[in-house]
Amino acid sequence: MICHSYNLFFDNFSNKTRIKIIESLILGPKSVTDICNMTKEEQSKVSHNLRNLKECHFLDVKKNGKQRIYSLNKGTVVPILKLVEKHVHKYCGEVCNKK
Amino acid sequence: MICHSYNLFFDNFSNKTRIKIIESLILGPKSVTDICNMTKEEQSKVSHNLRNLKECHFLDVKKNGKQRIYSLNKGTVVPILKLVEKHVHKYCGEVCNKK
DNA sequence: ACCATACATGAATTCTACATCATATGATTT
DNA sequence: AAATCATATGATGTAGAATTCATGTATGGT
Repeated sequence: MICHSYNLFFDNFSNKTRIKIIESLILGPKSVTDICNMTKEEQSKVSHNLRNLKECHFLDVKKNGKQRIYSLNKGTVVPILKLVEKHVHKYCGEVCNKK
Repeated sequence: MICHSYNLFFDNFSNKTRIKIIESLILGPKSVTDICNMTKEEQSKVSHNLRNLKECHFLDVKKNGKQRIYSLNKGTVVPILKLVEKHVHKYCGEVCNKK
C-alpha cells in the first residue's frame, strides 16, 4: 500500500535548483555561501530551497559561527538517485540533453 | 555527477494522481477503464497522466482490441518507492496524514 | 556601539503543471 | 457504414510552486 503523501518527498527531487543543491553536497558538507557559489544560484533562492530539503530530512544543518553548514542525508538520497540513474541508462539513452 | 534532467523522472512521483495510478498497477496490468475505476479518477485525467509515466518508461503498454493494457515497470518503480517508504518511517513519523 | 557578513523570512510576482472540457482517433459491433 | 466503446489529444484557465525583491535576525569584528 502506497502512502499518498509520498509526493511531498519526491517534490524535492523534481526541481532543478534542488537537484543542483543536492549535487553540490554530495562531495561533502557546505555553507550556504559555498552552495551558492557552486550552483551559481542566488542566496535567497538557495535558502528557500534548502528549507524544503531540510523539512523532509534530506538535509541536516549545524551552526558554525555565522555560517550554517548543510550536509546531505546520504543514506536516503544517494540510493534513490542511483536507482533513477540506473533507470535512465537502461531505458532512456541520452535524455539528459532535454530541456 | 548528477544529471540535471533527473527532475523529469521524479516529476512522475510528485503527483497524487500518478501515485494512485502506480498503486493501482502494482497488483497487475490493467486497462485504462480499470485504472479509472480503481482510482476514481476521470478518463481524460488518467490518460494524460499515463502518458507522462510512459514517456519515462515507468509504464509499458500493450494493445488488446480497443483496450490498452498498462503495466508497471516494477524493476525500477517498486525499489524507488520502497526507499522513500523506509525514509518516511525512519525520519518522518506519521507525515502521511498531511494535506 | 557600529558595521559587515552570513543566512533566513515574508510578500509580491511570475511561472508551470494540472485538471478540465471539448473533440479526435481507432477498434468493434450491428 | 453507422453507432458505440475505449482511449488519446489539444486548448485553456487556474491553483500552487518557484523566483525575486526587500527586509529581518544573528554573529563576529573593529
